Amino acid sequence: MGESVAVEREQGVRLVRGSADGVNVTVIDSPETVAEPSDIPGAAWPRTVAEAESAHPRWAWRSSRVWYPRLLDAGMRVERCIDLTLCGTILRNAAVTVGTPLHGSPPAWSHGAGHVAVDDDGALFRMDDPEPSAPAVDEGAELRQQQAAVSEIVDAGAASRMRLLLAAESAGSLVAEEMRHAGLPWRADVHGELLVEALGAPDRFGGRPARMESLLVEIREKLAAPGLNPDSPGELVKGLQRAGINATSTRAWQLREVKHPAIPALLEYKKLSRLYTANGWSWLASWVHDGRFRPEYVPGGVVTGRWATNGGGALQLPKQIRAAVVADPGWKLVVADAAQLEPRILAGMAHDERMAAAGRRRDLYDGLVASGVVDTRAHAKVGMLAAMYGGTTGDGAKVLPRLTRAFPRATALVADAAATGERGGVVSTLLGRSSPEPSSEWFAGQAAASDPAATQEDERRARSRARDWGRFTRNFVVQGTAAEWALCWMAELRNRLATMTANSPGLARPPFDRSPHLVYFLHDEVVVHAPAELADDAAQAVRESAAAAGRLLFGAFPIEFPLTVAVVDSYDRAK
DNA sequence: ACTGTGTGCGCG
DNA sequence: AAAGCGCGCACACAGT
Repeated sequence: MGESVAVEREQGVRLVRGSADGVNVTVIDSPETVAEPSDIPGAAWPRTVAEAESAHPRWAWRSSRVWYPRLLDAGMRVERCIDLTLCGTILRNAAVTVGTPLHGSPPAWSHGAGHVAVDDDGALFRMDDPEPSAPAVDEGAELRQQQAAVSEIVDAGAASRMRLLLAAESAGSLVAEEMRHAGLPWRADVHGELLVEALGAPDRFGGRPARMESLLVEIREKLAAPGLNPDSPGELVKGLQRAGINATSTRAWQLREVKHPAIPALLEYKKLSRLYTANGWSWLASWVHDGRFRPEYVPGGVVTGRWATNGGGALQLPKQIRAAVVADPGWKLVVADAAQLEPRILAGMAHDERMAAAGRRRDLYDGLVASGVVDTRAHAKVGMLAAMYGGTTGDGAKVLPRLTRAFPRATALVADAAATGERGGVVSTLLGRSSPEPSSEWFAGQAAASDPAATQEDERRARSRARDWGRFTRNFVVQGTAAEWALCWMAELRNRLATMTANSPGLARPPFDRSPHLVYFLHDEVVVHAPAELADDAAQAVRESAAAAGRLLFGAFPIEFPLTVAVVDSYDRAK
């Protein structure tokens, strides 16, 4: 079985247009053989899709966000798609499409425009009043433009990498909707117990919970500030100063340096306050229903290609509450994360054999120590971070020269990316996602600094902003390529998981009531909800998919992507 | 009452 | 004011 994200087994495209009432499908086996479009009543469309799936088509639609939830609600999944919105964003910005009509053109659809829209639950509805300013771009025209832009990429390698990126991004759009549909198993009762244990009893009238209230009394007493509101940073700084504490901010890491009887209570209060406001009872009430947490995932929501989320803070779930993520009875969670993903990505991109070797069959940072590059694992880690983020101070910067000597190829790659950014240039990931250009204000600032009339302050500011942008582009290539690896990992994984079937159905919603499926993704980490009898197979699939993703991105280059994998009942039990 | 910005902290 | 990237969210506070 070959890599299933790859585009070689392209079986033809089915272009989907229309609305919830009437769907229009056009079969496109090749640019020359375009069948007559067929109109399908909205109610019949899931069945039509189910019948067509046996031919493994690629469904081309405006976005999976709009079209896919209805299919999932009907209990079915699709194998492959083209998310024209996500692919359009990539192609319009990509350095490899410069010179094509698509490059730099406005997006085909502005958010919410057009006659199909999506409500809060992801259901389709017909918009009564489409934005008149929005150009009515036809999906067929958009698809042709995108295909033309890809076919005009001269370099064959760059073209196939871009095809892989578009396929992986589209697969990600399916995963995002499937994860939302399935939901992350969440035990509200466990979460509630956890809250009471940490915060004390909740206040009946929406005030501070018991434990926060008693800490508040203690803080006011020890600072001799009776009416003090510690939630107000301005008020708190003044209160601290009045108590003889030299504080300019209320950040926890800064307060930790201070020796004063009020500080421990204050730090504890801030910790609890965070839990209470971000993931307390009101979070639970608004985000967890029927035993599931269902955030909206936003593939490509970050410039680098990472995902973002909308609502619920799904990518910031504190470790503190992960015990509430519990597998259904008879099911398990398979939790996997990629070890030292970004340095490994960098080694692969730069074809840095020595760095790849340092990470073979072991922790990459330990490998740097073993090969004598640095003295401790901690130094290896902060040093690599400094290389990838552009650090200039502290222990990280101190070991940078050693890393540069040991790994000239890897360090040159990020140094070049930084230099390009400082000049205002565009950098790209391995598969071809490009960084945005700096703003016109940025260019204006750079130009002003080289004007004879420029002050030293102008120059200083311009240099600082140039370096800022250089750190962004430096990190962009690594973070963005890591995001591409993660997309390929998930795309492979969802296909492998879909072939597995348990004997008896579980509580999970169809089409996932018998199959292991992704329920969470966090940049370099996935959680699979699996029938217990299939958990070990799912864990194996997770590993195989990681290896497959490595081959998709780096071919035969010998870079490994080891995972930490745990089969557990609750998320906090992993690693 | 609404909107925009700054602060602080959670995650990778 | 985190040394060094990328985010989202809640709250306080200031402006309308």
